Amino acid sequence: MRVTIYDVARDAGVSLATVSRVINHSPHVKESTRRRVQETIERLGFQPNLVASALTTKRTRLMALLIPSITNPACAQVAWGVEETAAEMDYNCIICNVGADPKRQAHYVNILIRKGIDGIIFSTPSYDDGLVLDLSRRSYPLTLMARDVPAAQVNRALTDDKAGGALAAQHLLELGHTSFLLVTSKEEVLQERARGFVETIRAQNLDVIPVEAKGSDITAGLDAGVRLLSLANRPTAVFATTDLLAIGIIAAVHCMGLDIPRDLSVVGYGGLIEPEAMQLPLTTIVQPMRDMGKAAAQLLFDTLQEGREPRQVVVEPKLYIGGTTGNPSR
Amino acid sequence: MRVTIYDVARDAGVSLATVSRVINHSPHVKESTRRRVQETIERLGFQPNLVASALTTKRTRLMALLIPSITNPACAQVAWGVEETAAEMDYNCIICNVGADPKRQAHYVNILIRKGIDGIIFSTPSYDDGLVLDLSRRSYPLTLMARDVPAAQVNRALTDDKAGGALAAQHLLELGHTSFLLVTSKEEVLQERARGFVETIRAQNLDVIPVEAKGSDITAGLDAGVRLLSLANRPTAVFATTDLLAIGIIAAVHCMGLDIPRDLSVVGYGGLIEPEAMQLPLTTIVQPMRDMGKAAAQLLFDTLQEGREPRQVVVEPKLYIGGTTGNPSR
DNA sequence: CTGAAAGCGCTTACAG
DNA sequence: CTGAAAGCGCTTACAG
Repeated sequence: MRVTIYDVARDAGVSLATVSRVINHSPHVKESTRRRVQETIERLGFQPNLVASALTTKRTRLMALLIPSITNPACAQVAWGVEETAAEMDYNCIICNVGADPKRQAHYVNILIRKGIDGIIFSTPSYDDGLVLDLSRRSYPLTLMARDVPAAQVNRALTDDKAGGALAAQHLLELGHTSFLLVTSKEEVLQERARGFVETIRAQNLDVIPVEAKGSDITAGLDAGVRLLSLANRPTAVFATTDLLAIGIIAAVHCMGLDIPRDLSVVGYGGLIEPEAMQLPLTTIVQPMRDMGKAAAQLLFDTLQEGREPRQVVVEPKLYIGGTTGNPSR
Repeated sequence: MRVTIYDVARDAGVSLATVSRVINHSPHVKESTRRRVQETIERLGFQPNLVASALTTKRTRLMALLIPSITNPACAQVAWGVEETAAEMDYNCIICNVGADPKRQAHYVNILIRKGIDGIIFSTPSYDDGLVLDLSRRSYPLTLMARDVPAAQVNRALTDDKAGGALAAQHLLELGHTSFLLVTSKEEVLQERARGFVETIRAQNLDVIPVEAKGSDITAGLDAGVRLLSLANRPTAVFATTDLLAIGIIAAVHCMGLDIPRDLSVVGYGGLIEPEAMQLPLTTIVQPMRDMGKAAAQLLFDTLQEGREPRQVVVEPKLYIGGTTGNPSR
């Protein structure tokens, strides 16, 4: 049988309340009493049962992270940051692979609440707005990532995709490029990256040729690369709104015997592909997903701890200069 | 205020015990009573508080997975399998990135136990045997992966590394190879893979030239590849005990203008590198890490559910034939 | 500074 | 088949 607070109280000759105060570092305990109780706790090897304390305090010190799949490297980075920050606060992190199905999300959320999980971080691109709004109305602590639900009173950890696009533009401008291609698909976040890029280029009175990709993976990139090569007035620089698009473009361009970065500079977006995994490390806009996770967990913790108003944190992207960009050769 | 079992009992005109029986699908409830209670539960939107029930049943329906880091793709696969199986059983999965520090492991374990986590899966190469033995003695439900503690009474989900090495040998033998190189470092699992390979080759009265790598990453592979090229009697086939070693060897061989698989067949081990990520997909022995995770969770669940004796499951590796192996050209 | 008592929301023998 | 009561192991006003 495990030793309980009751055993400690009896052994130390004090009441349950006093032992509880010592455990919880209440300042209202005489120093000599504290020492005596502390000594008994150690001697008996008492470990407070947090399930019992959760029943009264309504705090399990557990948070959950909803992601499409932990095998997605971006999700893994987020999970790393969340778990890391949670652990610092004596929290533990429950991972839920919810896929893309809103029903699965709702099912998970329901069980998490019944298990007394203190708060949830949503990092799924396709959650059910109604679910989030409902939780927000019942003032259940939440942090949203990856997508927003404007009407909800929740914490938010957001990326600045527009700033990322602008970073890509600045880098290429600084290298001296004057003709640009933009490859992106229609997804909203990607459009935001594109907007930041285009605005920055236009501010210099330069122009951007847009190419719409039919997706955001390597295949779509290959296709875009082929189209790029057929352009009459081939630009010297291209910004792809995802790394996979960029990789596809590079592969297509290589096939046609062009050299990167001599004939074409390429900037991607993401930063989750290890530079060592590529022959030529990709210049890209790095999304600090781990930092996002950390911020998300911190926001949730603050809400839990101080019950403070939901806040919003914007995590800035960074430029990583690999080997796929250089000065234009013409 | 949330609705409790008490509200349901009063509204339905029955006792707490009866409501509890209905929730827990006890067969000893009159059908008409069950229906009435069920109707009340739905009308009031009652959701049982599992923290309260955990306090009496000693079951939180939470399990934990200890891994070095979730950003390691092998760990992510394991976590995927564990979480997937856990979810099927109405369990949730707590992820703990314990790194390589046994102290961190002990700290996590301590807090997990206090939080009432039902069982733990150890998937870390460097855990503290003493900790595992201690938990095992206190008959705390455990599943071990990645490494064994022979004396412990625990579940085990193991890989058959020797069989994997044998698979590699069989594949190369079937292709007609007669001269072999083995590249491995000294780590115990890798030695096991090597043993399976060598024994299978020797059973055919053929011989293997061993090359010791100073590590198991790409750099070590590059180095081994260079040494391979300097051999007087160059073999036609190489088995590397990790995929990264194999990739390094391939890169080195490519540099020297040799063609793979014409001049050299290469088999790796792991299977976590996406075939699409490589110019030439690597032939490799696939460790089904997700299946390992599933098995580990299932074993833990069985212990939890039926209190049955610890068991052991061996997950078999599989051969994946990519483009780096072929018939020998001489 | 300390203790007695009630309470958190369930489950579980036990009795009927 | 059903209910009254005790109990799981803590915390928290309240009183002193």
